[in-house]
Amino acid sequence: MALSTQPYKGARDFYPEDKRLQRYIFAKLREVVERFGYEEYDAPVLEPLELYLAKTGEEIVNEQTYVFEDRGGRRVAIRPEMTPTVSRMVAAKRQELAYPLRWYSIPNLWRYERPQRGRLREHWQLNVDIFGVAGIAAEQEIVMVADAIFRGFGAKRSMYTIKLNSRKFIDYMLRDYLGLDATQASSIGRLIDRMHKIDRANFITQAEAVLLPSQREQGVVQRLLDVLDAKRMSALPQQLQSHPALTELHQMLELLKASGITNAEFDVTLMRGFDYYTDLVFEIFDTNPENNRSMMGGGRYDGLVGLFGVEPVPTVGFGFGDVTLANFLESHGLLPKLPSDTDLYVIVAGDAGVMQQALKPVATLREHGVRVAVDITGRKLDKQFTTAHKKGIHYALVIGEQELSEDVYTLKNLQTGTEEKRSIPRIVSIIQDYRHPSEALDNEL
RNA sequence: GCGGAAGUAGCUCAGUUGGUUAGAGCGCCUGUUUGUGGCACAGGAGGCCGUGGGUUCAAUUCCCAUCUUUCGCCCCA
Repeated sequence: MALSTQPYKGARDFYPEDKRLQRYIFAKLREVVERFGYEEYDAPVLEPLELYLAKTGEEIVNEQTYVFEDRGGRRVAIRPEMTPTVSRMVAAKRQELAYPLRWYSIPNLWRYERPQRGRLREHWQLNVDIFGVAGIAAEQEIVMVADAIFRGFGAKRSMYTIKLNSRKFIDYMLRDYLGLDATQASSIGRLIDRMHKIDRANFITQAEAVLLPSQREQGVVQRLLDVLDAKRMSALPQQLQSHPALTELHQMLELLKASGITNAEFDVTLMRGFDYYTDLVFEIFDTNPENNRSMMGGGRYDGLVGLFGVEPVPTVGFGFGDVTLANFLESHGLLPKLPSDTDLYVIVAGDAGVMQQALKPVATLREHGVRVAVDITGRKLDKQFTTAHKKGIHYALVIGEQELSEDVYTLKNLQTGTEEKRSIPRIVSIIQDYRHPSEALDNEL
């Protein structure tokens, strides 16, 4: 039986054109976060399993993490997320780092689950974190970075919504205001998380199932609904409005607005899982009704670094998966046509001897940084041109006996079809202008 | 892990009420004066009808299993 050509379930092959897109997206991500002073780090794709047991529930580790035993009998996980790893790294050098840390990474992550659209087993996720700032200036900056990423890809603010909530506030609301115990609060939290997927009657039924008879008699469900129905903070019950976490959220929204971020809003139903977040949580949603899903999210998690036995470090961060980002960009028409990374395709008009001579001017081009591929097949010119075009290369350079003797070469722009004879130094500058048109303009200013 | 849908050419899909040589568009290859791609014209290659089993004189077609894809549930780092 023949070997399958399919990649492993839920994993992806990156053919050059796919990789080209990924490189474009990653380059843009790096450019934007580095504009805010974030520095890139990286870490092993393998971690001891305990790293994930300490923080999250057993269930997640058992069911959704790739785990194996190494030859020394150690239980090893393929990292399903980056946050525990980066927390470990910070804890390891807790006392020698220059706070605040602004760190980012684009790790390859794996989770063992059934693949769906926008959710594969393998993905890449931009992680951006700021360590060592306890005040909301950190939250403000992190949300601004997330917003700047969308802006950097050319998204308009009408294309996405930034939703904010506070875990402190939610905990207070569930535990103190509604009087739920820890287990009930957790169940209701998960129910709130999916309340937009189910109808109201269903929500009520499921909420009541969590409660004790005495709680149902006290109208806890109705009081919960009154909270969840609030579209604005001012619509919340009076007792909740005075909570400090809500005041902070209000300040956050004002700060963001002052920074030009007009598409941020409070959403009391935003839960963002039930793991390590300690205060503000946020998610960014696609406003396109056909893809109305959360694309990325984050928040404050002040407790993780402290799990490693050092003084805790206040932290705010977010993760942004490449698949959801690419889906967003595609559905909004924000993906540019990406030309080949190769600048020039050399078309050899002549025999093997001509090709050998052509390598000399080609070497000069390469020394000047021009990326040149030479057609070494000896095929007819039309085949060589077809190949250049199919590869998406912007320029073709014809080299034959005529060109070699004159030391000027036929440069053809494959987009426009125009063709002109140029010297090697001239070709170098044409390619440089083509590759960095904005820099050429900047230099004139 | 649970439920629904789908797998036919490289891609998007027709089709066979079970019957001999399975089709289209696009793509690919060759050619239309051997120094010029996209367009046009002509020709051509390419399918164990996802895989394995069952029923049948006969299966791409019906049944079962399995793999893969996809939608939803669960979960969401």
